[in-house]
Amino acid sequence: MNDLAFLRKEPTAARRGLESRNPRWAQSLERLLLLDESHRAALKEVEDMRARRNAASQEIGKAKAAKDEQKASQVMEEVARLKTAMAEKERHLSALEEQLRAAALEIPNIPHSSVPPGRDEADNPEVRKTLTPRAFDFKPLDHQSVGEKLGILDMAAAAKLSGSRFALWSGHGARLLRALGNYLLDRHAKSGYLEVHPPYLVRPEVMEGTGQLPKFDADMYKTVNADGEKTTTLYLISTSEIPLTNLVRGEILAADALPMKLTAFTPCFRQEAGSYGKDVRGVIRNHQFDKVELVWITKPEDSLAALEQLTRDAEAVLADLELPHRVIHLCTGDMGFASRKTYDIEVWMPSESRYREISSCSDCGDFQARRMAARFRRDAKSAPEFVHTLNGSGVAVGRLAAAILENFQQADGSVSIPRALVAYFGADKIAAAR
RNA sequence: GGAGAGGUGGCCGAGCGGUUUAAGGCAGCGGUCUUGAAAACCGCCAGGGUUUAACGGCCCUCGUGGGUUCGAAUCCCACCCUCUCCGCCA
Repeated sequence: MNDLAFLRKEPTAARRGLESRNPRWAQSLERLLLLDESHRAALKEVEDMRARRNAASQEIGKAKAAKDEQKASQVMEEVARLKTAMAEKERHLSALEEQLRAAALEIPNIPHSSVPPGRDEADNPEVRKTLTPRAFDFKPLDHQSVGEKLGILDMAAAAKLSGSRFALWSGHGARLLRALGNYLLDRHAKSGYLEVHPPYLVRPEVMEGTGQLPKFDADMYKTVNADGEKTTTLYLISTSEIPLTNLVRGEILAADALPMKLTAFTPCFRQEAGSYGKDVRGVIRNHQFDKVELVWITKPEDSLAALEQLTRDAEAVLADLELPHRVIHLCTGDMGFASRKTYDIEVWMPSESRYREISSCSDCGDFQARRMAARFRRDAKSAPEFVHTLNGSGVAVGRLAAAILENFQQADGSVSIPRALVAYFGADKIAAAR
């Protein structure tokens, strides 16, 4: 959620920022500001009436204490009339409040001034590139073919169980995923992240805190009661950013608790509605996948530097695993809803001869903190301020496994294991069974 | 899943229809005293909204949302959460 006071004071700057994402946001902003205006007018009216009612009620109390029944009933009559008038104004006010809130929640974060302008992914500049893609003396297969030939990845079995866009790894494939999870968690814990094992099911307001709701309800899986009885709906997390970031929901942290650096290895569940026809093969875009997430909670002045560090932490994994990759700077038109600045890390996929997203690192500024009411206090005397929140994949495990299968495949169909992973995996190659 | 108890400011804790504009204590902050510290004493100390140049004013919040009432922390209803015991279970 954006700062309403800022939108009010700097509507031009706000509009420019939102339009750089997509021109259509100008209308949403316009509507929000109009709502804000009528809301404040209605609020003033109601508050004045409440003030009069409160004062009168106190008078009644005093009159009764003084046994002045006549005065008391006189004031009571007056308040009764006031209350009738108030009821309608209050209904109007709460309707406006609801509309204002809904409108504010629908508007995305304003891009930071350092974000390159652009319309879509074609406009994302490359920041840096690391390692040269290997030259193959045979035609590299895609990861699904590599995995299926080795008997470690079975998309048909997954489809039998759950439908399309699910994966089933077995044997050395399952072991590879487990090794990667352990390796990634250890590596990030070593550089100062606190390892967390969070719930995978969360309340709706938690989804709202990080920005998945209300806008992206259709992308989420949610639990329902089988017999239709009313119960609290819980959502399956689409990323562990959600539980990790919401850990500070409603808190007022001490300044010395910042920065908080958290990591978790969890499954992620996404309906991926609207992505039909894209990446139907393999594990690149599945309804369920594993991911190691990195989250920072920082003071406002530290978040841009934290984004650089977080991105480096995620990249380091790929460098260690000897995977060619590059970092791109998402342009204004291609950024996610809650982000004010995002770097994507892309890994080289030989079968496609191109880089594919394996991590997305975002500085959300105070956008999520406002929704969550996550604050900190600089010292005992100062007023609470919103924290800044950042998140990044460190990294997506399914895609990482796919990248290893493709980049490390050998002419004989086997796959060698990156040196950094051998100790975790327990062998230096995956060969076809028997 | 069942039964019971309970949720009050950073923490503890009083209050159960109108001198509460939430007592008191602890912690924190500032000061007096002191060479310094401790102790003692004095003062300040919730958040949000709105208005104001500012000082300040007003409104809302005692788990959450409704209701009763001129007036609700206090009474009623629903929900959420915590604790204890029982059941079930990896």
